[in-house]
Amino acid sequence: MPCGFVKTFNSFVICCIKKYTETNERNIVAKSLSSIAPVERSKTLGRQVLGELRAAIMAGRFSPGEKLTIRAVASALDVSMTPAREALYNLAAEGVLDMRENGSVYIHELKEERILELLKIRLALEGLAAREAAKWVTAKQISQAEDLNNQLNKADHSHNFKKLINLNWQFHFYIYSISDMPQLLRMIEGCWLMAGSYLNVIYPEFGKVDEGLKNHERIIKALKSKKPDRLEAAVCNDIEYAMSSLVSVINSNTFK
Amino acid sequence: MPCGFVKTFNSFVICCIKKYTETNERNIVAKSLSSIAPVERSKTLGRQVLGELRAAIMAGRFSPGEKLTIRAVASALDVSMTPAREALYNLAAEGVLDMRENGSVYIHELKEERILELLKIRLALEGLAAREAAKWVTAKQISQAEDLNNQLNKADHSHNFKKLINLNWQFHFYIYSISDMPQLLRMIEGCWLMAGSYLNVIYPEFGKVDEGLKNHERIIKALKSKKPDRLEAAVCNDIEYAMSSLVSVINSNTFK
DNA sequence: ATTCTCAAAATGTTATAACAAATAACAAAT
DNA sequence: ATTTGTTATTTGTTATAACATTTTGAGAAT
Repeated sequence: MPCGFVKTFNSFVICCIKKYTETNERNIVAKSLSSIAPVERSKTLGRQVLGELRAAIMAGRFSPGEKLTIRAVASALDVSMTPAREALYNLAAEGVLDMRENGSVYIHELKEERILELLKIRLALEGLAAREAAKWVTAKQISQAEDLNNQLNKADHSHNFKKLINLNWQFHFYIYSISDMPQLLRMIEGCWLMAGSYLNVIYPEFGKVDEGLKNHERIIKALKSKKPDRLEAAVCNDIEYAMSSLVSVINSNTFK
Repeated sequence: MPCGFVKTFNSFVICCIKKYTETNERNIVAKSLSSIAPVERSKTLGRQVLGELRAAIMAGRFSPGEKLTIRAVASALDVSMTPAREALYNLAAEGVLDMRENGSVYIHELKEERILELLKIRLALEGLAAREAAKWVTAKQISQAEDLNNQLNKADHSHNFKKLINLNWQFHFYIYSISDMPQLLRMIEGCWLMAGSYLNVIYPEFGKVDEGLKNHERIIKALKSKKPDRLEAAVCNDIEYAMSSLVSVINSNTFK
C-alpha cells in the first residue's frame, strides 16, 4: 500500500470529523470529538513566503530602494521561483513593494512628496478607524490597550527598540481592529508596510520617543472618553508626529 | 467544459492577447525620430490578463459571487495557468477579488455590512482626493470635467447605460487625478472594482439617474468654486447616493 | 580616458507536468 | 429517504525547464 494512502485516509477522517461536529449533535462520536482542537492546516508555500516577507519588511530588515529578485527570495527561503514570485507580486499589487516596468521589485524609496501623500492617506484611513473604534470600544478593550501601552513603555525604558516597534504596531492595530472594518485594516496595514523599511532608521536616532509616548497617553485618554472626534484627533496627532520624523530622516545627511 | 465562466468571457475579446511574440521590427535609423510616438512596450501576458479582468469586472460582466478558476481564465484568454494565476491573485491581493481559504477566487458578494464599510472608506478616500483636487484645479481642467459631464448627460438621454457607466468612471477619476496622488488613486480604484459587479445591476433599474446627474452638477459647481470643503461635500453626496442605491439593490427580491 | 562591441551572466516570463487537496458524483447501507 | 462510504473530477500548488530580455563587464578601438 503506497504511503500516500495513509495521508488520504487521514484527511478523509478529518473531513468526516468536521462534518460530524458541525451537523450531527446527537452523534456520540461527535460529542467526544468536539473537545478536540481543530486541525492546524499547513499553509501554502506562497503564503508562508508572503508572511516572512511582511515580517521582514516590518522589522526593517530591508533597506529603502533594495532590490528583491525572485531567485534571491526563492533561494533564501528554500522554495522554487513560483511561490517566491507570487509573494513578491502580491506585495507589489498591494502597493507595499515597488514594481518597476521591467518586473523587478524594490523596497519603496520614499521621496518627501510621496511621504506627504502617505501622510494624508493615513490621516484619512486611520482617522476613520479611530472614530469607528471609539463608537464600539468596551471597557475590557480599553484595559487591553492600556496593557499594551504599558508594555510599550517598559520596552522604551529598557531601550529595546525592536520590541518597541513591534508593540507600537500591536497597540495601533489593536485599537483599529475594534472598528470591525477588515477592509480598512488591510489598507492601513499596507500603508504601514510601505514605510516599514524606514522604521528601524527612525528609532532611536530621530524619534524623540518620549513625545510618541505622550501621544499614546492621549490616545488612551481619548479611548476612555469614547468620543470619536477626540480619538481621531489623538491618533492623527501621533501619525503626524511619526511622519514628520520620517521626513527629517530622509532629509538628513546621515541617511544615505 | 460545463463552466459558465467561459460563456461569460465570450462577450469580450479573447484571442487578441497572444501577440506577445510580435516580431520586433529592426530599428530604422530614422531622422525624424522625435516626431513619432514612444514605443508601446509589449506588456507581459500577466499584465494583459490583469487588464482584461479589470475591464471585465468594471463593465459588470461578472456576477456577484461568481467563481473565477485559474484554468477557466487561462483557457478563456488562451494563456497558461501561470499568468492567469498571477492576475487573479494580484487582484485578490488588492482586495478587488475575494480569495477564500482554499485558494479559490470569487467576485465579491457584498453584504450590507461590507457595503457600509466600503461607503465609509470611500467617503474618506474620495473626500480626500476631492479636497486635494480643489486645491490645484485649473480652468482648463474644469472645462475638461464639464465636457466629460456633458457627454455623460448625452449618454443618459440616449439611455446608453454602458457608456454612462464608463463616463461616470472617467468623470470621477479625472477629478481625482487632479489631486496628483497616485497611491490614493489606486486605492480608490480598488474600492470601485470591489463593487463593480453590481454596477450593471444598478443601472437602470435602481438608479434614479436624474438624481445622480444633479449630484454631478453640484460637483462641477464646487469645482469651479475651488473650495475644498464644497467639493468634498459634493463628491461625498454622490457617493452616498450611489451606495444607497447599491444597498437597495442587494436588499431587493428581484436581485437573486 | 572614453566609447563601443559583444559575449556572459543575471533576471523576468511562461508553459508544463506531477502532485495534493477539495469537491462532486455516485453507490451502498441504514 | 437520509446518511455514509467510495470513486472520479475538478482545482489549487509548486518545481522545473526553456525562453527572452536586460544588465554587466571585459576587452578592443578611438
